[in-house]
Amino acid sequence: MAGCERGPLGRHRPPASMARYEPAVAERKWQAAWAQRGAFAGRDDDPRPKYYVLEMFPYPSGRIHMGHVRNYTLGDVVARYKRAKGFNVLHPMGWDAFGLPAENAARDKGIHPKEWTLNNIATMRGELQRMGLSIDWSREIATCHPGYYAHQQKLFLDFLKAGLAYRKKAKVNWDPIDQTVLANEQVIDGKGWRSGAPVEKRELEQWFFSITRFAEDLLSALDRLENWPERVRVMQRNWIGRSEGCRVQWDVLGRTQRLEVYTTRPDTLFGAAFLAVSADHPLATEVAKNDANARSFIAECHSLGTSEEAIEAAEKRGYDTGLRARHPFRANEQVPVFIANFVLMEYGTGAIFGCPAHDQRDLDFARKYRLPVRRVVAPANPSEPIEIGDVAYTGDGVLMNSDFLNGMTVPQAKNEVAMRLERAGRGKRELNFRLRDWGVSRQRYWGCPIPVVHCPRCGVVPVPEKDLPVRLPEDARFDQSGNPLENHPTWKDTSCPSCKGKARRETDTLDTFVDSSWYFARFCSPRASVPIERKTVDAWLPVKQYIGGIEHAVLHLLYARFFTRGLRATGHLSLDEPFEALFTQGMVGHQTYKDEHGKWLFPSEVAVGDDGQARHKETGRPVTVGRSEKMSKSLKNVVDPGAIIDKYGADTARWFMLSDSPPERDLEWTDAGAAGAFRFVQRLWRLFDESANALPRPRTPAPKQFGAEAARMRTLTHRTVAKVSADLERFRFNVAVARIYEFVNTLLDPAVGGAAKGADGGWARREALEALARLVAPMIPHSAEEAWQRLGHTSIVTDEAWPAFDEALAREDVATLGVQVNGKLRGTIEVAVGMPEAEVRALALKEAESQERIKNALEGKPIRKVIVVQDRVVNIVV
RNA sequence: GCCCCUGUGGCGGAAUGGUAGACGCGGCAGACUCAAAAUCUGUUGGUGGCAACACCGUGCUGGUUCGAGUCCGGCCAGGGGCACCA
Repeated sequence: MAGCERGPLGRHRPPASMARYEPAVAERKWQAAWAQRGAFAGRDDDPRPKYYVLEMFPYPSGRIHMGHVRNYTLGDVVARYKRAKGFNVLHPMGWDAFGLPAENAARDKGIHPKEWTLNNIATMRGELQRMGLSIDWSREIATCHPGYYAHQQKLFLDFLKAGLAYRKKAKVNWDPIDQTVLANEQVIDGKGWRSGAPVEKRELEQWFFSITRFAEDLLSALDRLENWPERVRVMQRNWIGRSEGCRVQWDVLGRTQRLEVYTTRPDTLFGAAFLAVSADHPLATEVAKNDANARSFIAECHSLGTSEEAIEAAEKRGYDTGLRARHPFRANEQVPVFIANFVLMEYGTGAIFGCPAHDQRDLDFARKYRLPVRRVVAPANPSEPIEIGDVAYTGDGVLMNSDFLNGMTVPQAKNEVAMRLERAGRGKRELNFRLRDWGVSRQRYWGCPIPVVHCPRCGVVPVPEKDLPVRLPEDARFDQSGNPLENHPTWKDTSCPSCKGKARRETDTLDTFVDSSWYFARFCSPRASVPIERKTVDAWLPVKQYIGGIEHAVLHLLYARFFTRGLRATGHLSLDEPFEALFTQGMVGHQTYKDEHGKWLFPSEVAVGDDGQARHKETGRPVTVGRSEKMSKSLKNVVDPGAIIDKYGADTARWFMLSDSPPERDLEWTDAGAAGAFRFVQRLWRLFDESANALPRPRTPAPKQFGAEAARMRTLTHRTVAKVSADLERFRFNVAVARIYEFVNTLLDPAVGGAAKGADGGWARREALEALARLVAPMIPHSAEEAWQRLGHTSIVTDEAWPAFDEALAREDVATLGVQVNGKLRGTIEVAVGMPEAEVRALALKEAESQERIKNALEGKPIRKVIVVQDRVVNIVV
């Protein structure tokens, strides 16, 4: 953007020196300067290499919290660093703005969800802007804006056309508190992920996305996501849950229809002791018709459902139907058929065969119902007993008691059984996934309307694209239970786009995870008239670095990967994976406080006295200090970022977030640490302020010669630049911070300050300070700007290139080697870097004569061997 | 139960198989000050010793190696994920 010369720089010329750095003044000044220059615009037509860095966008809950501060600080360091390295950086921000809390606020406070959301966005945008983030605000999006959800509706229609979205009657997870449906991923320990209420099963007609169509690809592509944390990939792998198995058909005596079961252990077929079907299996329903006991058993299974009790009551129970099934390979062998409470209708065929010897659950069941236990896999370890006790054998081994399988290994036997079953028409190999299709219907108001119409004559009819968006009605009511769209007197009445007759709008809205499944693509062309503009998306995507919390390892990240595949299938983009690299930052924690009555207290209500006893600030009563936990409203252990920025400024908050803890680990917020960060910001300013006047002018040519002192300073500068650059590349921000501390400490050391005396020293010192200002710029940008200006520059440091370093200067010429005797350190010697091994050996042995510690350790014993590690260590073995 | 991660001073944490504890916080001592705050200087793993120095020390326990916080085996503890998935 133009206007560099007439920016705020010219208007606000600070005094030549200020004793104390005033964050409130400086931060406002520089934020205005950046905004005026459009310093952070990502430009579609810029020929420089593009770099898209993205942090997970926030839900506009009201205020930002420390977790946001950490997340966005990390992202900002990356964005600013890459910009300085010459990349054309895209670093946008938006709002995950649909969702239930807005409706709750409407119900509780009588404020419309839209108004509540937009107010929160305004507040939080202001808070984020106060952090001084290098965000391209011109690309801001909010998912609740019709300009966003209109395009999402178009994508939905494309998915519908491609068969990726469909409707089916299904048992769904019903959250009785939120009065809505949840996806499997959103049910945690049988409870709703948001409400925490035990989830019920209900049968409803629902919209689904066929994520399972991509199950195999979603799984195998994980291997190529090398810059994702391994644990996220493991979690997704577990969630997708691929299993290779086999369907096996059993003849049931007295029936024509065979019973089909699914197994991953076809090799253990000769160890089968029973069959078991789910309570929801058609066979169970049929048996129940004429069997009152079966009916009551099935009813019992249903009453447990998937609620909490069912999970805790892990007891395996069954009901013997009296039916007998014939073994597929042994016509005269028969096993009983049970209805069992632990068999799931949704997985495989809803029926299993039980092999007690080699499956713990089957063994428990067999012991309870006194069924035979026949071992068919011999233990791999010959000293192990053959007898099966209370523990099933699930290890490898060779088949026994198994007819034609005897002597085969487990994999061989699996193969053989599958082959014979297929040949006999009694079964076939099958690939199964734990992953289910993604249920996206929500019976809520504050979400993206699903753009279809239900017509009594034509069925489900898509809304024509020219009629998009299907807008939410503004005049919904939130004071009654159920779906406000359903309750609205007129909104759902419409005409069929196809036959023009009376029809009804779909009143379900989309799961808000749909909104966040493609926002990263919309940022590339946020105002385009199509959802995704191919040209710009192809230029920017994939996101080079994505940063967010580990809590989205399965939900959001899996959905976004699915959506990318769906968008590719519908021609919106040509991308394999949305996020090339993922970084998951740790949580921000704080100590917890309780008063005498066990009531949680805010940290701001507690003061620690000189005696180390924590007390309530007002009542003076003692307070119990608990362990550090993730900041949460319920524990009240929250620190408001706004209050911290008021007190210390944004740079202090940012510096604290980066120092001490590695970014992937949890960070504990402490007052002492924040105060320490503030002291550093002040100290840094003093360094620049006190040095500036004695320096040569900016851009003074380098002197021809450097004295020893100046040369030493230059070595330090170049080495620091090299190290900090390497640390930032590797996300080792805490180590980069430590290097900067060392650098600053040395520059403040009066002994080193003496080097600034001569012309060469002054030049070296300016070089050091200019490097320093640029090194800290990604982390504490306001202080860096202030320092840069104090050094006499009229440009802004944000526009400066990242400092280069001279390999030759960064190299040390003297190395201090440890001298070990039998691996124990006994002394040190100084050598020229790169000194040949023989010379080092000679020197070390000579020193061994004169250095008491080494001599004593040797005690005149014969030297067996001397090991020299270049520039590191010498080990004398005696 | 299965899978993954993490265990280092009073605390957060450094350390390509090569001088363990960088850097920060906290503590202690001192300077400045009428005093305090701020700032600055020194010191700070443990034990013994006036000291030089010695010994011990990265959850425990074996091993590989001239040398292990780091690699390998077995255990223990904490955290996270998955879990009637046949």
